Amino acid sequence: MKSLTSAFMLRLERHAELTTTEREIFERLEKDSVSRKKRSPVLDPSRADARIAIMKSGWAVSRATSVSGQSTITQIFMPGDIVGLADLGFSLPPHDVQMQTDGAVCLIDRRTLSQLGHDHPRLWSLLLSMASLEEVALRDRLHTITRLSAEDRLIHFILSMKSRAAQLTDQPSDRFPLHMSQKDIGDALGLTDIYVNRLMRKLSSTGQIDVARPYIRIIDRDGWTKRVGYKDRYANLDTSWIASAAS
Amino acid sequence: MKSLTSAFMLRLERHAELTTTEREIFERLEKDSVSRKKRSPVLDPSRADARIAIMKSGWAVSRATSVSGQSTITQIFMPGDIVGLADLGFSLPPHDVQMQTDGAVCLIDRRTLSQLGHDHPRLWSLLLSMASLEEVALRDRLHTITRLSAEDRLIHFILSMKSRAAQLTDQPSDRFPLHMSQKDIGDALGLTDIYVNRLMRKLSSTGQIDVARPYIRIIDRDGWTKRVGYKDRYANLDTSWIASAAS
DNA sequence: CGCGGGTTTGAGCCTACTCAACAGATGTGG
DNA sequence: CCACATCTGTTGAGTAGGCTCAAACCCGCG
Repeated sequence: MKSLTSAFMLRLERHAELTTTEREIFERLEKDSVSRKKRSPVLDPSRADARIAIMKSGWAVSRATSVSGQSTITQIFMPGDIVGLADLGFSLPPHDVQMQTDGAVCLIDRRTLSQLGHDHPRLWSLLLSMASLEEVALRDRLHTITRLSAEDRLIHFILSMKSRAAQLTDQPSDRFPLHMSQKDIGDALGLTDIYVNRLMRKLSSTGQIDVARPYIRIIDRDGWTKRVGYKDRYANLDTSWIASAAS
Repeated sequence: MKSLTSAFMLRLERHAELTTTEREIFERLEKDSVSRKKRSPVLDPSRADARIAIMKSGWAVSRATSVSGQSTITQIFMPGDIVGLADLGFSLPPHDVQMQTDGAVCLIDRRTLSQLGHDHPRLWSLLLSMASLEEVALRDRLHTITRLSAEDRLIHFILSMKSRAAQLTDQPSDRFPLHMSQKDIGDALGLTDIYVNRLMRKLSSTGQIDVARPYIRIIDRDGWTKRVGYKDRYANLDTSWIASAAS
C-alpha cells in the first residue's frame, strides 16, 4: 500500500476510482519532492514555469497584501492540497504562498500538467472538481466574514479547520493541530490578533474549547455546527458525472 | 461574424486561438437558450443534471444565506460568464443563483460537458483557466472586505465592476451600467444599504462619480486604482501554457 | 541573560451598525 | 387610470462591536 503514504493520493482515492494507469501518473507527479523551511516561498521564483505544487508535508498559506501593509490569508494549504491551481490563468502569481511550517512540496510545471491532461482527460475533471471545493469553501468564508459576528467567525473557522484535518486521517477526533498564531488567525478572519486573543480566552474559559498548543479540541461540535450554520464542504465530493476512464 | 453575437465566444477568443472544430463545439453549447425573468433561479431545479449555464444576456447573482437571514452576494454573473463552474464537485448546489435582471441562459448538463472535455481536452484547460480568474477575483474581494475601510471597499468594487463591463464591449469607457440596488451592493461588500447610500452620496457630492441609474461614471480611475491598490485580473488571462490543439 | 515572537490584559475610541421616518419610483390589480 | 403595496433611496440620532495604543508577561533560544 505504498500509495497510502501520499496525502494527495489518499484524497483522490477517497473521491474517485482510479485506474492503475492513472494511479501511476499521479504517483509520478509526486516522485521528486523538495523540502521547504517555515516562512520560505513554496514556489521557486527562479523556476518560472514550475507554478503548481502538491503539498507533501507541512502547511502553507497564501496571502494578499494591501498598500497599507495589512495582509489577509486567503488560503490555507495542508498535505495533499494543490498550490497554484487557482492561479493557472495568470502569468504572474497573483498572491504569494509561503510555508507556514517546515515541510516538503512537489513542484510541477504547467506544461507538464497540460500535456498530462491532454493524454488523460479525466485528470482535468478531477482537478476542476478539487478546485471547485476550494472555491466553495472560500465563498463560505467570505460570507461568514461579511455577515457573522467575530465570535461566530472564529467558531466557523475552527470547525472548517477541523474538517480539513479530518481529511488527513482515518480516525478523526475533535482534537486537531492548528499551526497558526493568533495573528495568523486574525489575518484569516479579518480581526486583530488582540481581539482573536480575547475571543479564544472567552471560548476556553467558558469550556467551549481546550487549547494545548498547537492542538485544540472542540467540546461541542454539533452545537457549534448548528449555531453558525456550518456546512462541511470537504466531506462529499461528487464525481459521478465524470466520464469513466477510457478502456 | 455570427460568433460575435455571443459574449461567451467573444471572451474565449480574446484569450485563445480556437480551431474551427473547437469553435463549432462551443457554438453548439450555446445553441438553445431559455429566457429567465428577474429574481427567478438560473438553474432549473427540475432538471437535476443541468447544472451549468452560460449567461447569454442579463445579470445573475449567487448568494450565500445564513441562519439569521443575512445574505452575501458571492458572485456576480454577466453575459458570457459560466454559472456553476465552481459547483461542479457538489451533488447539490451549495449556493443559489438568481437572475438579477431579465435575461437568457443556455443550460448544459454535466455529463455533456464531461464527454465534450473527454473528446477535446483543451476545453478543460480553458474552463479551468476561467474558473481561476473567478477565484482570484474572489480572493481579492475577500481581502478588500476584511482589510479595507468601507469607502475603499466600495471604490474597489466599482473598479472591478468597471473592469468586467469593459470585457463586454470593444469601446470601453468609464461609464457603465450597474444593475444593483444599494442593498445588493451592501450584500456584496458586507455593508448595510444605509451605509452604502451614505458613501455613494459622499462619492458623488465630492465629484468622484456621476450617477445616472443604472449608469455610473468613474471620474478619476487612475487615482482610485492607486488609492485602493486595485489590480485588473480580468484583463490578461495567460493561456500560453495550454498544449496546442491536436492537429 | 537578553532578545524576539507570541500571548495577555486594560482603557478609550471610532467606524459602521441599528432604529426610525419619509420621499420617490415602480409596479399591480381593479 | 387610479389606489395601494412594495421596493429603493435618503436623512437623522444614537449605539456598540471590534479597533488602537500601551504595557506586561511567557517561553524558547542564541
